[in-house]
Parts: sequence; structure tokens; C-alpha cells
Amino acid sequence: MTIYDIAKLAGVSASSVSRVINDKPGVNPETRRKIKALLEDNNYVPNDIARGLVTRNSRLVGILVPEAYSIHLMEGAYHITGRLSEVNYGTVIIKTGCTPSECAEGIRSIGERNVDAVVLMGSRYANEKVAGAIRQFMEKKPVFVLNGEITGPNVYSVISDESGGVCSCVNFLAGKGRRRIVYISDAMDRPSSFQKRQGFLRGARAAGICGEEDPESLIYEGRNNDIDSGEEIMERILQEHPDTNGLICATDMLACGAVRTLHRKGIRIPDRISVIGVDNSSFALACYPKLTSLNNMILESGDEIASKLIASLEGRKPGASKIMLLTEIVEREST
Amino acid sequence: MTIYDIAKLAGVSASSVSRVINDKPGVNPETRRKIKALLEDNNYVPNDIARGLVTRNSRLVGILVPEAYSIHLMEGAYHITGRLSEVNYGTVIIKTGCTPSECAEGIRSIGERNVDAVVLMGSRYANEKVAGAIRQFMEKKPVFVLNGEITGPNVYSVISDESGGVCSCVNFLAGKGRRRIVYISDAMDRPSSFQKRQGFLRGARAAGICGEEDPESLIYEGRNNDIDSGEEIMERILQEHPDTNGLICATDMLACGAVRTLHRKGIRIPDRISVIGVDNSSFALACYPKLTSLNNMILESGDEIASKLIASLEGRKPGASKIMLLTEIVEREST
DNA sequence: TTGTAGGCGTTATCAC
DNA sequence: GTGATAACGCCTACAA
Repeated sequence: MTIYDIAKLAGVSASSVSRVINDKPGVNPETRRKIKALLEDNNYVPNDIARGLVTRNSRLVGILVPEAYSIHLMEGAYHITGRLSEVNYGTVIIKTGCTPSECAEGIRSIGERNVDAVVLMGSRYANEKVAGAIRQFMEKKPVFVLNGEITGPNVYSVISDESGGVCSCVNFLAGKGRRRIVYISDAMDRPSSFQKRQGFLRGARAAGICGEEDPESLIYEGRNNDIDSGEEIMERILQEHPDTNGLICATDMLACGAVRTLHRKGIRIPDRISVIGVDNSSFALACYPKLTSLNNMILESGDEIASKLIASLEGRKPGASKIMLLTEIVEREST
Repeated sequence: MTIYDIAKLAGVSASSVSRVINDKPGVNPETRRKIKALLEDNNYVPNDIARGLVTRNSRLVGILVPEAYSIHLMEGAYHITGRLSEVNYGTVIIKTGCTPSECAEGIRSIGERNVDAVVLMGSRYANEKVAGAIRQFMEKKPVFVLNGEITGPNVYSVISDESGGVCSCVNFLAGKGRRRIVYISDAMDRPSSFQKRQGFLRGARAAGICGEEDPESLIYEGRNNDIDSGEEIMERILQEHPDTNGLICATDMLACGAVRTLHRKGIRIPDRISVIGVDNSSFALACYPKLTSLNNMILESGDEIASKLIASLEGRKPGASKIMLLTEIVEREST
């Protein structure tokens, strides 16, 4: 069912039908009614492809998500999808590999999809390879990166102050009298991990909890970012330093794992040790006790991006090209 | 950069360029090399929109997800996305409302996107309104529904035997000597909830755990499907029947909540009470103790759908129009 | 082996 | 107020 079919049925030209479909003026009210009825009766749906060919936009936004399993990022993508659905934009979500080359390849592949804009989920995309791919394949289209920083004329970055956040977590625990505070890092394969780690070092020095000791020695890093990994590392921590009474984990998942070990050993939380996670995810709630967690504002960042995106898509100015959201500690039962 | 631009640069016609791009025969090896080089140098990317207009397919699959917050379904969508990415198909994920009308509206809106096929995530879409919308707006395109049953010439349903699964959970607990087994249902606003509930009733009768009592009295239903809700209901259950020693929850999330209450009351799991969740999600792992959970095969269903989808897209037969996956209890620490 | 012409469904630009 | 007509970028007969 094309506009020509409808036109024939109505005894008018395709142009008139097109005008009715797009609510454009210049068509007799009577004719308009008639065409509208016909459209309805034949449940005509416009062919967005053909439309896109001439209007040069697809009402589609590409979202790249790294395949390294992160529910949290996917939730963010889902959130953005919701916001865009409201204004009748669809999202094409594509999984990419995690290496810089694979990320860059993702840019290229999404480029072929003729999306109107692109969102990069996570700091993993903040690297030179990706920046280059953007220059090559996304020259004219706006690119938004969530929790990562890329520089370019058409690139907008929304990051959250994870470094400052983790730093304040140390301070928070120190304020509760915790003297031996350790940090479980996630895999150091992306900027965000470094940020958090740096934040811990800064906080540890500022709080003066390491004395003569090198604060680096308070950092542990597991094989993976999952619950089992957190469990293992916690085991090691307790073995090496049974006096540990403050714990900050780079993700809620790692924290869940650590908490398991503490349960098993009968170490009470937060009486004997306080635990803080990062992400403020559903895992923080599923954990017992409910985890105090650093809200790194993934959802809020998604909102910011959605707003900028919609503004940009509608021809308005998206605003500042780099913004940072402040994080906040959401206190629950584990501290 | 269009094929015409490349053609001009190479001093040939657009058709030759097109032939090279699509790896079609009938072009001088020398010319082919030259064109290929040009394509590369100008990092030409084909306009999928224009291509779609003539080939009448978009290499895009629509996925409808209900906005009722369900990480689990989104993970499934993500999973399918991954599978389709491998064969260079993109997915357009659209959130829809939860009422039958809103779901049907989603079908219409995805219809405008000229996707090659549609996937409906969850049993919420299994209703007559949606079936009607499919007949109207998706007449020619294959529709796949995950964990829900819709009948139609172009509709393929993959469901999982949640009813049988929950039934066997009752049996499983009864086999462990649990005599008072209760069920916490999720909101009864979709077929899947009914299935699970029915399964419980069937299991309760078969196991003979209700005696003269009406097994309906063993069913509790909370306001929401979240952790807090599970916590509240568990509280009530213990008040009304402190002798409860077996618990089946319609979702892992509800189970997490229930476990919280048990912790608080100092009731040991599984010593005093065994707990089983449904979904076999990450929440089951985040919980302490790790939850025994009924794997309702969402991911596996996604795989089935992806396979059928790809087959169908490539012109092969997708196979049976309705299949059911058997569920299985994944035993962990809570039973 | 190569090029020409027509068409995919829509919108935009003119005449009328 | 209405209707031809030409794009949009690509593919595919068919002709050369």
C-alpha cells in the first residue's frame, strides 16, 4: 500500500496524499478528510526507508555497547531507548568487541546503518582508535559518549566524577573510624577503572589511613568483575590483613562477592567491616545487607545524553560538549 | 560519497561500482582492483537506506520490550542482538507500554520502521489485541514471540514450560521433606504469571502437601515484583504460618526480598526453610545464600528465536511455529 | 566487460 | 488547491 495506491483510490495525485500524511497545508478540507479515511481503512503505514532516502534521516539512533557483560550499561542503553521512543526515535543497539580496534569497527558498522546519531556506552570507547573512526565514518553526525571522554567537533561527552566519588568513599569510611580501608579494583582495561583507582589513592592519602605504607598496597585486583571474583579476593584480603575494616569495591557485583565471603566467615557487616560498592545497581539491593553504593549516575548521564540528542536531532544546540556529573554516596545497610 | 562519485573517479559507470561492492561477477579484474582501491581510499560506506529501498529489506529486526522494568527480558533482547550482530543484522529496540492496546500500538509503530522481522519479548504480548495488530500491520513479515503464544500464519512462538517447572519445584521441595510450601506470585497481569501459578497449584495437589486445605491458600501475591515487595510478603507469611518451611517465588527478585526477611528474623536457609526463585538470573547469584532457581530458559529461547529468525531472513524455513523449552531447576545453596 | 535506463516510495519544487 | 516531475542512492535487467 503506497501513496500512489491511496491516491488512485481517492482520485487525487500522490502529492496530495503526501501532504495529508505530513499534515501540510494546501489541501481542501473535504479532500483531506476523504484521504484520511482511505489511509485509515487501508491501514497504510508510510515506508520510512523511502522517506529517509529523501529527507536524509532515518529517525534511528545507534547505540554501541561493549560485549563485556555489563548489565549496568545495558540498563543505561535501555533507559535512553525509552527516552527516544517517546519522541518516536528508534535505537539500533549493536554489540561490539572490547578492544580499541573492535570498538572502532563498531563505529564503521553503525555508520553503514545511516543512523542520525550515535551513542557510545562506557569509557571503553574513549580511545584514539575510536576517535579516528569517528573522524572517518561519523564526520557529520553527532556522537555522544556516556562516561567517557572523546574530543571532536561533533562529539559530546558526559562523564561522571567517579574518581572524586571513590575518593569521598574513602573519606566517608575514615569518618566512621575505619582505619584499614582496602580497594578491590575491576579489570584495568578501561579509563573508568583507572579513574576509580586514582580516586582511591587520592582518598587514602588524604585520609592519612596508610601512614608510611604505600597506598598502592591497599589495592587488590581480581581476575574478573564478577561475584566469584569478589569472593576470592576478599578471602585473600582477610588472610593477609584480618584487621581490614573498610572495603570499597569498584562494582556492586564485586562487593556482592566480597560480602559472601564475609558472611561465610561470620564477619558482621557493618559492625566489623563496612562495605561500599559502585554503580548503585540492583545488585546493591539484592545484597544482604543492602549495599551502600556510589551512584555513578549512569541513568542520569543517559538522560543528559537523551536531552542533548533530541535537541541536536531537532536542530537545536546540544549545549556544552563536555559535562561531568557529580556522584553521590547512597547510604544503605552496609556502612 | 555515492557510487556515482566513485564511478566518476574511476572513470567507469555506477553499475560497475555497484557490481564491485556487491561482489558480483562481470567486471574486469583490473577495473575491479582499481574501484576497490578507490572505495577504500574514500572510505565509502553504502547507503543502506537507498539499498533497502530497492532490495526491500532493511537488515533490521525490531524488538519490542515492555517498559515494566524487567532486566531479565532486556538481557534476552541483548542476547538476541548479539546473535543478529554476527550476521550483520541490527536490532531496533522499542519500549512499549504494558496494556494490550499499548502493546498493539508498538506493533504498529515498529511496522513503520520497515524492519524485516519482529521479536516480541515476553508473554505480555500474547493477547488478542496484539494478534490483531500483527494481522493488520505485520501481515507479510515474520513475528517471533519469546515466552508467549500467539497464533498466526507468520507467527512463531517459543515458550518455556514454566508451569511444569514450578510444579516440579514443589515436588523438589516436597522430596526434601518440606511440608508447608508456599508460593509468592508476581503480579497476575500476564500469561506467564498464570502459568507459574497454575504450576504451583498442580504441584501442591500432586505432592499432597495441602491435605484438606485449599492449595489456593498457599499462594501470596505482592503489590510489586521487586525486592521490597518480597520482603513484605515474607513477613506476612511468617506471621500467619511460622511453620512454613518451603518457599517458591515467581521471580528471583521476589526471592531476594523474602531472603532478606528470613535473615532479619534469624531464620536459617536452607536449614529451617528452603527457597527457590524463578529466572535463574544474576540476582540468584547476588543473593546470600545463592538461590536455587528455576531456569526458564530466556536466553536459550532467545537463541532459538535468533536461529529461526536468521533462517527466515535468509529464505530458509524457520521450522515449527510453536515450540516449548523444558525448564530445569538449578540447584544452589538455598535448598 | 561495460553502460544505459528504469524503478523502489517518498518528499519537494514548480507550474497550473 | 492540485498535480506533474525531479530528485534521493542504489540495484538490476537489458542493451551495447
